[in-house]
Parts: sequence; C-alpha cells; structure tokens
Amino acid sequence: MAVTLADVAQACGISPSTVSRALAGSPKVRPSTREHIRRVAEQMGYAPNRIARSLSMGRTGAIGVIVPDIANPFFPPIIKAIQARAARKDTAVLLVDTDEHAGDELERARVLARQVDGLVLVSPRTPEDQLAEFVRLAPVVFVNRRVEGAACVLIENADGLQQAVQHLTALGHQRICYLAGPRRSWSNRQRRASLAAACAEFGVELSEFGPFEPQMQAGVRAADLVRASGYTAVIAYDDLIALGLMARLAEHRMRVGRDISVIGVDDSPMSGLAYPTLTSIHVPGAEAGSVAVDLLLRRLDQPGSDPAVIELETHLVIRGSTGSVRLDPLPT
Amino acid sequence: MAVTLADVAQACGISPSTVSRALAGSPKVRPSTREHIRRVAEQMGYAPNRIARSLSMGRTGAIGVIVPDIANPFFPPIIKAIQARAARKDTAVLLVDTDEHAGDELERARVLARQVDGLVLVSPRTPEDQLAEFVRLAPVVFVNRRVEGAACVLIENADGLQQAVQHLTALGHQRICYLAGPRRSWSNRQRRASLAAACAEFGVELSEFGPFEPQMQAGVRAADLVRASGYTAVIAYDDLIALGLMARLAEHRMRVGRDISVIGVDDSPMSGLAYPTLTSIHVPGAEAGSVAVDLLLRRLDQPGSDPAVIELETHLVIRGSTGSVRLDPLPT
DNA sequence: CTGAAAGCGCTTACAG
DNA sequence: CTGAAAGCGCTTACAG
Repeated sequence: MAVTLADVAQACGISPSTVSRALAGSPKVRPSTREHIRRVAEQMGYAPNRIARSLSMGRTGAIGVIVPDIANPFFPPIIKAIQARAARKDTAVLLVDTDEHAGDELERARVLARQVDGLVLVSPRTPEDQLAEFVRLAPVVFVNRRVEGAACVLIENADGLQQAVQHLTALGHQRICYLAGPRRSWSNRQRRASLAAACAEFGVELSEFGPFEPQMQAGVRAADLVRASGYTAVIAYDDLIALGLMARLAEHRMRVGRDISVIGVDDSPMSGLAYPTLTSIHVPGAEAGSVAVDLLLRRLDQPGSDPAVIELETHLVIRGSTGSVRLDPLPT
Repeated sequence: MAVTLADVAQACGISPSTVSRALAGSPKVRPSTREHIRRVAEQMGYAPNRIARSLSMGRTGAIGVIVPDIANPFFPPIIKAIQARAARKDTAVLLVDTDEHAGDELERARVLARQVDGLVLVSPRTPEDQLAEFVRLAPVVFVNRRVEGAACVLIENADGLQQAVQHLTALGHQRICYLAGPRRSWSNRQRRASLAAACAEFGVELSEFGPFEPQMQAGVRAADLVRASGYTAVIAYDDLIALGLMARLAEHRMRVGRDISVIGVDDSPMSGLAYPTLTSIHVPGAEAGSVAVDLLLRRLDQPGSDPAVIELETHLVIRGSTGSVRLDPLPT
C-alpha cells in the first residue's frame, strides 16, 4: 500500500537497481537521471522501507539502550543525549527499562540484540561475572560501569568527592557519614572507595549507613538513623536519597545547612530548587550519553578498533545545604 | 553468522517450511516432529530474525511511543506501563522524546511510523488542525489528548479539581489562583475549564497567572507573582510548578500549609516527600499507559473496530501543603 | 552509467 | 502432515 522502490522505478521507466543507487546518492548514476529520480520519488511520497533495507544490508540502523529506571532523574539526561546524538546519525533508539530488576538485564539484552546493531548498557546491575555475556551478544558500550576489555564511558567521581570532603572539612566537620547506594551498584563501590581515599587524605573519620535504594523514600528512612547518630555532615549516594533525607530532617525541625550539612551526587535539576538548595556533585550525564553513541557507532563502522575507555570528570556544586558546624549563617 | 531457520531445517533433515510452522506452534505439524524440531532449535541456540519475519509478515511486532519530555515526572510511569504491557505481548517499544518541540512531532512520527505497527502519542503538543495527520500515518492511540474520531485515553481532571476546590473552600479560601500550563497543552485547557466550572459551583473567585512551562523553575518565577498578589490558595498546572513555587515561598519564609495553600496535579513521587508534603491530584498514569497499549494492539488485530475513547478518573490526595486560612494548625 | 539476478531470513498459500 | 515456490522491499556484486 505504501509506495515502494519498484513503483518509483516503474514511474520513471527504469530499473529498481538504478533507483536504489540514485537515492543512495551513488556516484555511479548520471547526475541528470539521479535528479529526475529524486524528483519523482519525492513527488510520489516515497520513503524507504527500513525493515527491508535492514534485511538486505544486515544492519538495522538502530541501537538498543537498557537502563535500570527512567524515573530516576539520573537517567533522563543520558537517554535524551543518546537519542539526540543517534537521531543526528539517522539511527533509531530502542529503549528498555528493566525496573531495577538486575536479573532481567541479560535476557532483555538478548532479545534486543536481535533487532539492533549494538547496545548501550547504562549502569547495568548485572553481577560482575556475567558481564562478559553482553559483549558476546552484540557490539556494546557500557556507561557508568567499568568492564575489562569492553568499551566504557565512566564517570569518575573521585574529583567531585574529594572536593566535597575538602569543602566539609573547611566548614569544620570532622566526621562524615556516607549513605550508601545499592550493594550491586558499581557506582556505589566506586564512590565509597573514592570517599575513603579523600577522607584519609584530609584526616576525616568516615562511617556509613545503608545500603539504600536510589529513591527519596530511602532517604526518609536514612534520616532517622542520621538524627540518632548525631553526625553533622552527610554525603548521600545520590540526590534522591539526599532530598528524601532533607525532607525528613525538615519535618523534625532540623535546619539543613546549619544544624547539619548534606551533599548529594548527580546535580539533578531538583537540587537547585529544593529548600534549602542541595550542594551536589555534578555528573556529566548528557555528555556520557552522546559519547557512548559515538563510541558505539565507531565500533560498528570499524569493527577492528580497540574498545575505548572514556573517563568523564565531576565537580562539586556548592549550594545551601552545607554550612559551618554550629555556627549561625548570615543573619536574616 | 547467527543460526538461521535453514540451519535448523538442515540439521533436522526437513524443510524450512515445516520448521517455521513447528516453531510457530501450528497444529498442522505432527506433535512428535514439532517436539523434535523444537529441541534441536533450542539446542542450536536458534532465535528468529525479527527483521526477516517483519518483512514477510508485514508486521514489525513493535510500537512507537512519542512523549514530549521523559525528564518530566508525569511521563515515566506512563512509559514504564507501556513497556511492561508491550513486553508481555511480545512487542518492542521504540521511544522518542521530542524535547517539547511541538514542531518536530509530526516529522518524528512519520519516520517512526515506517518501523512500527502503530503509534502511541502521549500528550502531543501539535496544534489541533494538524492532529489528523497522525491518524493517516499509522494506527494511532492518543494519550491525554482528545482527538475526534481517534482512539484516545483521556485523564478526566474534572473530579480531582472539583474535589480540590471543595477542599479549599472547606478550609475557608474564597479566592483561588490557577498557575496555567503551556498554552498549547490540551491538559491545560481541560484543567482550566474544569476549574472554572468547579469554582462557579462553589462560588469561589478564580484568577490565573501564566502560562508556565511544566518545570520547577517556572514555579519559582510564579512564586513572586503569587506573593505580590496576596492569594491564599493556589492550584498549579502540575506538581513541578507547585514544587518550584513552594521552594521559593519557603525561601521567603512563607509557611506553605499555613500562610498559603498549594495544590499540584500528578501526585508524582516527590509530592509525598517535599516539605511540606504536597496536596495533589492523583492522575492514573500507569493505567493510561497500559490501556493505551491494549487499545493499540486491539486496533492492529481488528482493523475494523471503532476507535475507543477511554476516560480515566482522578481524585484529590490531601497532604500538608493545604490548610485553613489564617488559622494556626495543631500546636507542636 | 544501467540492468538482470541473486540474496537477506522468514512466512504462507498452493500442491501434494 | 510436509515440501517447493513465491514473495516481503530492498541492496549489490556481476555483467554489459
């Protein structure tokens, strides 16, 4: 029912082969015929059937993206950047949300791999020892997780966390409490290690509560632990936990930024709009997304190339949720 | 390189036709052969090439979903429900985020339509007079927008808003200020109309500021207008605007729930976790998503069927951001 | 520069 | 119940 290559060919009185080549912009077609064909095709409203093209070319022009949870504000900027970058390269994006079910990732990837040219795996939760499976499925780029021998786009939290610890010590805090993320999370292990290093460097005592799911509700739960413990400085695994924490502390009339300092990770849009505004570590999500697409597309075009590992940096954004120990801020 | 139908057929010593039928579960194949074929296929790791199947069947087994902005918390529940429902029906989902660019929707839909069996258009921003174009592209279901003659899943805000006005009047508020959403938004027009009706019913004065984009930042801007105006009750187009408003009011030491009452729309996860918690109108996003998939799939299977119009209801969820005029709440 | 032919991997009337 | 054949809409060596 849609107009096909053969229809255009017939209308032009020439062979489908030539129409195909003309539309592909092949230099082997005489310019005048090419123009004529193009005009006719346009005017007939011809649009190629991508499915048919995929089958004959052995390439789908699509990539698959798997994320744990699109409702977590960490992911939308990455997804948007992936879509934008892919669209620019005329590549479609199939998105799968696994709802944080680590056990589903491999199976979903297996199905997805058959319909796309390659996969971007964002913050996969699959255990270390099964990660190699993904690489066998299709060309793959991992985002926010290091996998030996595979292409990765990593977010290096060390700088941001080091700045966070420095900032807190400058404000007089001697002890820092870390609200840990999910145990299976690679980011969490990375953040905890960086934090330990930074605390050692500045001579600060570090302790930990958790693990917590990356959701505000978990931060609410954490709040009561934090209150009971008497810590004056908290670094949360992510902004969601930090925001939940702050909301609950406010309920108990604790003044965040005065009685207690809170730092998140992600620098999500909400962090600038909470009250008080949330000091947070900026994570270049959008950049990670577009770099991932570039890496994947390059791997598809040059199958031989070495899998690249890109590390992106982070930095601290200071806002209202951190302040000096026991000292009143500006008079109001 | 992957194992194909022909490979399986050869391994079994029978024709590809029969293998195809056996795997499709056709009753025309002798049960014993069917079992044998299945075992061999399984053991060879055969998985059908969906692209090839699509081409020969004229159906892709995928649906396209277009949303204005995945970063807006209104959409993730809908998207997740669509994915879950589609996955259960063995249908893939191609997701496109238009970044609130109304002008891009039609073009993106056009491209998408060629790779899927049908489209779900969530809260499309395209002007009224071009909406019919989508229907011509492919089988379509609209979510959160009424389109004459097309299948729609609508969220009827009237009940929720009526409850909201009733709630506010019961608390003693005589005037209500509405913070309007985007002008091109169908929801906004619908909400404004329902609100006007409810206010008329309860004899409340209604005025309006806006339009505002559905983002917290817009709520921050709105806050200064609201403060200057002296209104004691505000209903915002959505939770994001309401949350931005609350954050900014808090900065100015206004006590939301006491000095002023604020109501949002969406009942997003954050509304229960802000401080104070946000009274909001619950919108059944997840239900809308799965109903939309059902509708679309039914249209694909029964092309003749009439396009259904489903209306989902809303209701008010009362939390901490609304309170009596000028009266102190419980002593603490 | 252009065309006829084969092929991508499946499905499905049409014959047995 | 099973097989040979045609076809889905494209691309691309292979000949001219």
